[in-house]
Amino acid sequence: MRTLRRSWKKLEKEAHQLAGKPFNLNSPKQLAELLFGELGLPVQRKTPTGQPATDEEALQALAHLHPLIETLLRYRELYKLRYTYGEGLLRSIHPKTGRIHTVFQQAVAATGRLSSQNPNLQNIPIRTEQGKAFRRAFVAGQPGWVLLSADYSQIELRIAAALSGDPQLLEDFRAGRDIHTATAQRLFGTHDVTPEMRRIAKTVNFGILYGITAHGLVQRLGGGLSRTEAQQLIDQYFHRYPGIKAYIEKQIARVRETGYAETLLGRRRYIPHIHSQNKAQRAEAERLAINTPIQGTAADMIKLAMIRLAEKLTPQAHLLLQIHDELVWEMPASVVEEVAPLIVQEMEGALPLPHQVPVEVEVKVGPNWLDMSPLQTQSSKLPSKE
DNA sequence: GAGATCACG
DNA sequence: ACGTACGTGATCTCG
Repeated sequence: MRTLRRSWKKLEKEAHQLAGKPFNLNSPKQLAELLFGELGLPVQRKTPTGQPATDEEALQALAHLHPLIETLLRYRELYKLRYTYGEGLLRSIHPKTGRIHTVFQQAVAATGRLSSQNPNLQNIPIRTEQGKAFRRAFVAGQPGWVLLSADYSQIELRIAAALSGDPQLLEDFRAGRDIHTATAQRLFGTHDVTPEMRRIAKTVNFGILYGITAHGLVQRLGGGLSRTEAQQLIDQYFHRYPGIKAYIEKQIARVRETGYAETLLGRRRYIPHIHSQNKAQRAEAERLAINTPIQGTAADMIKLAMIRLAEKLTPQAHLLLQIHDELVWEMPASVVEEVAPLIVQEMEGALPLPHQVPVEVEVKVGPNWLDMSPLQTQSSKLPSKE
């Protein structure tokens, strides 16, 4: 936090010097005038209101044109950490308990997920080095206690396999294969998968869950891939996973007929725009038709597990957080050995998936939410990658 | 209070 | 040609 306070100011000063004058780095409007007006840099993209975009993606594309850009990106990262997480979380410490208490909303997210607010504890940083420091600040509440985190591995892709019944995907999960490597092998027609090929396959796999488009794939894979090549990857994917292709088409057709998408347990989301005259709106509705059953079934599953575990783990352990596919408890270190297998069993068995798709849960234990070590449990003797 | 941005799954 | 991946919440600026 001390470091954040210092380096953030330093970056602001540096940016003003590089710009040749002071300006408000937090104002996208002032920034756009500077970058695209005075400095004459090329506009990458417009926001929905027609203003030139200055988000990270747009700035990255300009990084080689002006040294100000990199400073700006570093400033943004630190500013976010300082104000949203540093100052924000400190403000949220309860004066009586000394802890941070969030509110979980159960009727906000259209897919059936929970959401967390005041403060949001479902979006604590983890991706960057400085961000990770904030996770380290989340610790068990009393001496001798530890945090235990259990997360579903690849749960949405497993649900996609189960709902679609795609033979290839089913076989991959049953065989315990690294799913992104297996996809890469099929997309590129080789057994020797490079890290780059795996990265692309991983992005395609995620894209499938969301209703992929060629343009969207190009955007997320960055340069080096043309729109045509992206389309070829998508075509190849559907060629090799025909069950997924059929599932998507069937899902869209069903929503057209019934007006809603539903999860494995029958939770409904009405999607009226499926009949929209507007092409973009209709395409958006079709993506919802694809994604909602998958994301929503995962939400159903973890909620069932939470209910069953509430009975079994009270009062030995306290459930602290749910982060969509992860549950975090605090408990005495002495009960971990006894409780962990129970957690794995209840989470894995909470909602049996069609086609006997295996569900895997990984358990980690540690003194804080960052430094956690895997725990060997019965059903995870063979740790499979992701 | 809307828009832009960015943190997470 | 079009607009462009699903779900959230917090923070800042600006009219």
